[in-house]
Amino acid sequence: MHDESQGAGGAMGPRRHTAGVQVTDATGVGTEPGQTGRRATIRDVARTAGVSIATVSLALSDHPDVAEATRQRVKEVADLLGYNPSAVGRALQARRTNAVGLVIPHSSQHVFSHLYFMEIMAGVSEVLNASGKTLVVSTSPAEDEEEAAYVKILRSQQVDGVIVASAALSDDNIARLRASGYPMVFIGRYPFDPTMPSVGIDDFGGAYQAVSHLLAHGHTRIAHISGPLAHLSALDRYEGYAQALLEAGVVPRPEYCYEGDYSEEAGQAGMQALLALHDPPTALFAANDETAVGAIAVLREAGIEPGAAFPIVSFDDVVIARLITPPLTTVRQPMRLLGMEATRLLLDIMQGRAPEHLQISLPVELVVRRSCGCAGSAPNTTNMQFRKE
Amino acid sequence: MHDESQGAGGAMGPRRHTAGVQVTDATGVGTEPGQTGRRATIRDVARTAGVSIATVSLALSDHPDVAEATRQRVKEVADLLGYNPSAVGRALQARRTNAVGLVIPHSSQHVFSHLYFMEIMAGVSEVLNASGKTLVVSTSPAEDEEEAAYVKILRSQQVDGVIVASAALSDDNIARLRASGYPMVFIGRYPFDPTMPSVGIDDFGGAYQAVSHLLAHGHTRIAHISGPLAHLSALDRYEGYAQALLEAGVVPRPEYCYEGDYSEEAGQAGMQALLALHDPPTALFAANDETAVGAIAVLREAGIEPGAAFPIVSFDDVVIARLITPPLTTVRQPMRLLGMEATRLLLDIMQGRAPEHLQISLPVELVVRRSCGCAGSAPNTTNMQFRKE
DNA sequence: TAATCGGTTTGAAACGTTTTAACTAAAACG
DNA sequence: CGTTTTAGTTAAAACGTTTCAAACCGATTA
Repeated sequence: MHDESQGAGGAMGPRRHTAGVQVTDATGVGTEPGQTGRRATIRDVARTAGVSIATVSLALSDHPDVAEATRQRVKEVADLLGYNPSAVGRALQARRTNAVGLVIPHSSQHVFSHLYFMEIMAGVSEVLNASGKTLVVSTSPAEDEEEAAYVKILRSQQVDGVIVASAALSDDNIARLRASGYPMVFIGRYPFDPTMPSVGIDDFGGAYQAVSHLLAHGHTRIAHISGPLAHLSALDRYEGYAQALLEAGVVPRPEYCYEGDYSEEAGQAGMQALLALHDPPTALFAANDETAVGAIAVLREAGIEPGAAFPIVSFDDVVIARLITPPLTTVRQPMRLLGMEATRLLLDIMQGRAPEHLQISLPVELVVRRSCGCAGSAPNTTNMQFRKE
Repeated sequence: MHDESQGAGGAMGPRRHTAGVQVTDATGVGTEPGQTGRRATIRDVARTAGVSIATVSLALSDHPDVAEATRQRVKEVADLLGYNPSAVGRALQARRTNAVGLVIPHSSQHVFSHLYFMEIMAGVSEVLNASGKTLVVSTSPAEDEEEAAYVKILRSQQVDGVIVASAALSDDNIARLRASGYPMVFIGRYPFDPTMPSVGIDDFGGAYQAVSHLLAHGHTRIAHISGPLAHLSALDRYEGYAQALLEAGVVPRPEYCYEGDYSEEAGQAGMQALLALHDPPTALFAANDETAVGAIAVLREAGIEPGAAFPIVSFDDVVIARLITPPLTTVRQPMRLLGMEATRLLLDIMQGRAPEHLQISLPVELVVRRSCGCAGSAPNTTNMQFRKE
């Protein structure tokens, strides 16, 4: 770690590195372009090298037809002039932009579950980078605007394909998008069209597992604060919850179900409502970690310590899950992987090679910590996880 | 009247454009384009409406010259054909893309401080959306690659300007970028070039404040786990720390300073090292919240409860700061605002109207919670913050 | 000598826009 | 009835690239 010569001491002093900008004038040339004038175009290179623009193009792409000597010269000149092919020119001629759009729902204000989307994006970005594509992020501002922002982006061909990170079922922009024949991948489950390329997780199964765990703890008065039920992930979790109860012979009570929106605030409001019941629940399945966080705060305020006294299980396993007290027992979904797989799928589709499986479902896993009342791993730690770089 | 000399077609010379297209049959066309075939272009609209492409362009942009009737007709046809101007075509002709790049350092693997950058991005995205621009995110994969990804993006003119969210001082790509004359804004402080547009915070002052708080608690053996000192934010915080000590008559001890990298792991490693000293510190200033989190875990493992028994103050105030136990006393920086201001500044610059202040510094604020040993607000809560939508 | 040939190079078309200057009717003017 | 104005429309150029098909050239072959 001390590798840096920078070493606090030396570099600490007033800034070195001089002030100037002074980018290499050595080569002569009229410079690092852009400085004042136009950028160098392929024509400039052609003129300077004394060949045609066709030759320049060919040479730079190492086409076998062009003579070695010429190739050399062209490349030198290109370097000298600081020539970089214009992505726009290319895009126009190739009729594709080499960019991929990632659509994140809702206003950027309330991108629900920041952490969730951050992980998704990291995955997307990683794969995209590896294949030299550009990432365009579009947080569609108003879900119901006549033409969602992302539809425009796509229609105007700013991207070659799009990943929709989450959307309400009711959002028929996504149906339109699909109908338009554009390459797209949906993150989540899309029930309306079985041919829709998608990568998701087993929300139902995860929820089922979570609630089963609570049942195993001996509880039957189990409440649920859900996500927005207009979103399938929320609906599936809800149904997994109900199913688990039913199979255990417990009939789900409507008053134990509170519809939230995956936010901490919803967790608070929901928990307050639940505690106000004259026959309050004794355990909670929260639709996601943020919701659980809200619920926990309210619980404490009411003098109830979450954990053995009031078990909570949630969903997602974002970073706060293991840091909060008590650490959350939660259904982990591989968010980053979700992003990566979605991107891979999209790239496949864009390249015309249709993969055999257009619908991918990634496994989830119940991570048992302490919020459910289990002893939890290493009671004294917050379940540290060292990650190797 | 609409017979419209396909004479134009004839005059067009050799290429005939042949039958090729024929999107339209008399009825006005088959549909949501793209379905199977090409997208509608401005030519299709022109042909169908019986006018020239120039007229279409003018009509669609509500140019006053074009007759009302014509405008109507053109717009109808455009609608009918589902025409959307190609962003690429536009970009080529206008010589700008209407997109802005956001550069995030390091591999997407280890985007340090996910939470920090997520907030920045949210701010950037918000302002960009409002002004109809597109956001291109570039996580430069290898900091030291010959040509960082973002330099390429810029050179190839995929974006009109760029926001560099953080970069090592040593990274001279940013100097090159600046020198190239491209519109750019640096997030953070950039000491080498006083004319560099930048928006940052007072890292030094924040750190000074934080450490002063610890001193006020009566501690003098105060350690610091820093960020990567190659980054100015980390260096400034370090210096703020040292300065506060000095002014209090405490001479900073080198063995109390551990260079980390803003990660939780660094917090762990650092704290372990510090505890191993034969004369260990009694309080900690952590360079950011994640680092504090790591330190806390190690402290607990060693049987020391962070808080009154071992005060910790950190920096940033990301979401985990108020959720962890104990809630962190930390220097809040307005991350989202940082993103917003940076974007505004960039847009100004891109539009040629140079704002009077090219360097903006946003205020920080010490948020006192419990990790420093103070009673903290409402001891029983985690300092909830309701946000209005 | 003419035709063929392989290795190189290049002109020109195409991609989809916007914009400017020029053109055309028709209307207004003298 | 000519001329000027005006309103509306359009041809053409430009933006920067890639990719064909054609052209070129010196050398070999018929």
